[in-house]
Amino acid sequence: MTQHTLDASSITRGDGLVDKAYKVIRDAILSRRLAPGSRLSVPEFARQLDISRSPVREAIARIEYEGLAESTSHRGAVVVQIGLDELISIYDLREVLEGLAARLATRAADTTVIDDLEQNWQAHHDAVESGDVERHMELDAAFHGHIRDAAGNLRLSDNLRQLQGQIRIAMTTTVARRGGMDAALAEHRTLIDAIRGGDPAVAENVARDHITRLRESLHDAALADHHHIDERHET
Amino acid sequence: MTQHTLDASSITRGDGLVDKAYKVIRDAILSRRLAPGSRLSVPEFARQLDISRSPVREAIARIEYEGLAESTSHRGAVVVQIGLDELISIYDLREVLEGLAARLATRAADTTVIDDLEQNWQAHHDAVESGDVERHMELDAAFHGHIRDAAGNLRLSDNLRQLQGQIRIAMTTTVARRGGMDAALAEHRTLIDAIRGGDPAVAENVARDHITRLRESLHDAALADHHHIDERHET
DNA sequence: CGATTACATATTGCATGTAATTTTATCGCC
DNA sequence: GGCGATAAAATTACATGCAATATGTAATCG
Repeated sequence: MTQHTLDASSITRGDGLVDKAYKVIRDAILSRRLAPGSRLSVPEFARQLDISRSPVREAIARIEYEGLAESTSHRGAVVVQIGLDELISIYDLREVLEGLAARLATRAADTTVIDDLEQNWQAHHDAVESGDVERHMELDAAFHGHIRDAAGNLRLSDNLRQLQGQIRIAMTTTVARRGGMDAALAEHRTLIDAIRGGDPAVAENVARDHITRLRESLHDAALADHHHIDERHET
Repeated sequence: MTQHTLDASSITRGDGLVDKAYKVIRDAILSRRLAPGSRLSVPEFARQLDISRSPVREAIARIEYEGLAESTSHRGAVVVQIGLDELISIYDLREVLEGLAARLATRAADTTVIDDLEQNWQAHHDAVESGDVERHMELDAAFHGHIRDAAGNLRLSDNLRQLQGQIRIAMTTTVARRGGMDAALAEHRTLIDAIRGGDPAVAENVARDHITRLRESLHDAALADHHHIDERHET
């Protein structure tokens, strides 16, 4: 294999090679240049990035730990494949974590947080109106990012970020990402109002309902997808 | 330093050295032979375990990912010190995760799960009656372990296990572990009944209340501790 | 005498060597 | 042509080498 899947341009030899290898590989996975099932070869990446195998090995270990890859003894690591059932259990987790984030964010909410969310919502509104799916995804992630930052619980943030990465991988594997944009927008509106309202318990429930609905729509989409495949098979 | 803090007896040279080093070091931390603040020296551990530095380095990285140690560039890793505020935020997380575990366990609960919990409760009851704090801690952990196993969500289990490790470290750093044994026992009773009752939402709330009360008692204990110290200073 | 600098020592971070194991390629055979 | 055994190549897991950096200590200076 002579074609490079990793972008070595951002690597500067000399300091923090593990971090840099980690970012490059992670980016390759999340952008699907490394699809689920792809092998993460230590010597291959070391060649591509023009660094030694040690930092690459460490970077891959980190990726594994984040749940983006899994390895078996003496056979190396591959990008994880996340099925629908696993995706559901990820959303089970996400539901309670986003709920907690909303609750804590409501406790801590000052005007800047609310402003950030309002700004996000406006941009999100425009994106949805013009049917820009990519930007919708981006702003949706940013919305939840604001809330978890406002929550001020580092472990919570890490866990949510980790789930987000796995969700991104699963999305390609199983279900399409379009659809439900309007609903998401409306639910974000409700959540912003709840946070402004100042009752942590209410905000938590609104956030949880939001994620629950995402999970359900995911389930439906997967069923539809399945049905679609069945139909094609029947042809 | 010639005294060994790690127990190398369980290491067999030849396969899976990273896992073995990881377990030994983790055990040393959780058993407090390596107190918070202790340095985790790669060459020192390699000497003690009589293996090379590579697997030791990897094992320590894993310990870091788990939140049991933290490292700064070119200065190596030290066992984390977890203050009261951080412990509180750990319990915030734990609250919603144990709630989720109880909810999922209730969905999945068969007679064996309930039986396990009942058996645990009996043993726990005996331990509390005889004032055995160590055994109380052990059975308390086992109780929650049964529930999260029954929940059948791997990521959830990992997250809870990780928090449990950090809680163990924090307990020494900040607050005593005795106290609240009777309350814990009573609340476990309520939770078992809720799981048997079969309503997932109820079980979730009971579990969350249980953890919330633990967090609050923790807070109180810390305050009392603080007060105690102040009084001694006044003498 | 305390603070600062220079040096010695130890450790981290990365590079590379090597045996064991797995994967891939080659071959003979049906 | 397809299939199984064998050999070659590549990869993993671990060991070790080495330069850069940090820590501790002694010498120097104000």
